[in-house]
Amino acid sequence: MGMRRRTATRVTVSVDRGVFMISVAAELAEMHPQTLRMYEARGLIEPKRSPKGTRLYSQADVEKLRRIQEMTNELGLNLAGVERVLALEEELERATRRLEALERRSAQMREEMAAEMERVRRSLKAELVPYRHSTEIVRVRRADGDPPSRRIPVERDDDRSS
Amino acid sequence: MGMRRRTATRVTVSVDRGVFMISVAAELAEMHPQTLRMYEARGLIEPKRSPKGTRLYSQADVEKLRRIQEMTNELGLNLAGVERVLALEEELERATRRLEALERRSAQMREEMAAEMERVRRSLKAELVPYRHSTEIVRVRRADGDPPSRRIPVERDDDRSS
DNA sequence: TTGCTCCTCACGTCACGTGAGGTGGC
DNA sequence: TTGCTCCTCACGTCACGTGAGGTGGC
Repeated sequence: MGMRRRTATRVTVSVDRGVFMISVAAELAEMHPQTLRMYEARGLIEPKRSPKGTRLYSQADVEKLRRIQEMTNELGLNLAGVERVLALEEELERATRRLEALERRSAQMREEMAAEMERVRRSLKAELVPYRHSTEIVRVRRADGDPPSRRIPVERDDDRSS
Repeated sequence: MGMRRRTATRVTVSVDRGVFMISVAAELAEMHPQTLRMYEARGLIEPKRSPKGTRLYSQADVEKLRRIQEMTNELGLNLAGVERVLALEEELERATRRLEALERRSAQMREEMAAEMERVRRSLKAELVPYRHSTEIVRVRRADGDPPSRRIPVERDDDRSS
């Protein structure tokens, strides 16, 4: 027969690009199209518009619609509540991100500090040694040819842990 | 005349202690007493009870009632929204507190580290000087300021921008 | 034409606040 | 008794979802 085999394709689209007209977005979000128009009138969501004025919802819009759906249907919030909750969640998200970043940096700083102290301790020892009576340590250093003030590449065993 | 002069007194009470009966609490929160009973039935607030079963509202309860009042009357939230918002605000509060604490500790750590490095530098100098005749190495150091190994890693504050 | 879009208006339902009505103990 | 407490039931209002009704351009 002359039937074409259907090829499975997939289109990649930016999540913020308006691609769904209202009937499609409504179906994806499992809502009445009129409800979407109402949400827009209340400022809850702002779909793009085609040059002809047709609303165009992005994937991000659809996800937001589903979140709203969840809040109103399952938790029973009204739209004022949804608005407030969305704002608060965003704020919380930001705080959490900052917290994580700061924790990471803090841990890193601790590591660097430990390494630095170790380095200084060694260089201190190295600088003092030459004037002492000879010990094996001195001999090893001298054999290296490293002047004491140079950075000594040391393999630290403590940063392997993270 | 025999009129007693009225003495202004002030009683200090823990903010969590139940002290106001429902009519007083309602007046303080500018709400209908029945509304307070309704909020309790929905789990929004939990006043203490006297042994006889009379509700006793604390100062903290009254403040919470005013916050609820604000959310429902001024922002138009329903009670489901109020509940969710209260929970989120508490979470946000916790995150903010942790953030502040971590920032304080981080700054303190930076300071301590700088002080420590300074101490090490001094002790290094003190230990080196008695032993050394003046040598070129020492002089180079002095002219240079810090040898490369004594760089203090400084924490950057760049995530404040986001 | 059909089926979509746009819009406005109106109705049904439900949540919530509050009033009424009846009880009991200082 | 009065004035509070406790409780339940019921009604009015308002928000919200959705359907209807009419328009216009692929």
